[in-house]
Amino acid sequence: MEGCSSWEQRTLINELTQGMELAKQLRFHVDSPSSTESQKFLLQRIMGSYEKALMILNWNGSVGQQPQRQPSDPAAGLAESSLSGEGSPPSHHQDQSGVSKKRKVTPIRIQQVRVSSENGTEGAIDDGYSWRKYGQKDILGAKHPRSYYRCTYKNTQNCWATKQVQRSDDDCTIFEITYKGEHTCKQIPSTGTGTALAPASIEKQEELEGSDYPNIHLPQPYGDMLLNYRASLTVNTEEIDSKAMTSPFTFPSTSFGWMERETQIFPSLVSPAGSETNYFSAPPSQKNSSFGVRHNFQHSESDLTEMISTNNTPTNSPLVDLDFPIDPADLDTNFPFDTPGFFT
DNA sequence: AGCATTTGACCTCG
DNA sequence: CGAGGTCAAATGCT
Repeated sequence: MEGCSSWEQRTLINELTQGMELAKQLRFHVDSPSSTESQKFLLQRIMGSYEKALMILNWNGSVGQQPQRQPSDPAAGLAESSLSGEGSPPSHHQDQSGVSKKRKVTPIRIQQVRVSSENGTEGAIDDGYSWRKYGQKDILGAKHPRSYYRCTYKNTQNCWATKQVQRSDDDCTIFEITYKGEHTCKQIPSTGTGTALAPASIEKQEELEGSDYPNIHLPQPYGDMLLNYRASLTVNTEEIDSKAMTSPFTFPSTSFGWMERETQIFPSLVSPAGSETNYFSAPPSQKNSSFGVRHNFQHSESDLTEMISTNNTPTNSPLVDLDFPIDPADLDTNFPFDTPGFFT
């Protein structure tokens, strides 16, 4: 694997070098009256470079081998799940062949979702997948029970993603969601297929359970996200603060296999205070201006590990900008950071 | 009838 | 042995 590590090192150096070069260019642009577009572009690339470099560092520091698994490989999915996919029965008994051949690296991500609704706190939070509750447990020292969910398509599509939802003790409007495993299911929008940006295609189920929240079938959370940002809802992923700081705009587009889906975790909120109807009522024109929600989608170490592993297709192109997915157009479309009032 | 949730029992791990 | 996690029968809902 020394090949790998040398590759990492080269990539790391390339990232940092490029970041420096780009910074120089940016400095030049700052001095001269150039277009803000190019400045933004440079800025994005710089951030991308450093972001990637940091990921590499993190990777080396914490992980020995990466799970380079294809989610599409059913066998792999099964193996993973049985190893510890959901911490179930066969969790002990790892291969006694000295080294565990398939170190299961279940991506675990903790998210804090704040649901601020005037009235209740009971609402529906959706992350784009459909979940089925399979258990609830009172947790020692916690006021509220913890709910256990698994992917609805566990059986039909061998999707072993699970999540745990626990309401915060202090703030009842905050839910801590722990995601385990990655979705191998394909929850394709059967309705309209319209990339979800059409609010009309988004229909949430308005049943508001007494317990935590039901989960909506929302295959394309992006539209959801856009609409929900105005719903005064805060998503806050825990861990890796340092990484978070360096990456306010995490991986906007492709290139990170499962990340593609995992980053789309934009919980939705249905305000129970009779506001279900206006839940999706945000006029399209307001979407951009109501991005008042922090967008720090951070990822745990294991996540980063996975990210890198999936990204680890050494294109051998040290020029990062080719495979690093910061596309200004993309950013422009999805994250209007240049909107003056964005950080308000 | 089919599917989702509830809930007590069971299992595993520290 | 206790806490956390999962199973599965019972129950509810559409």
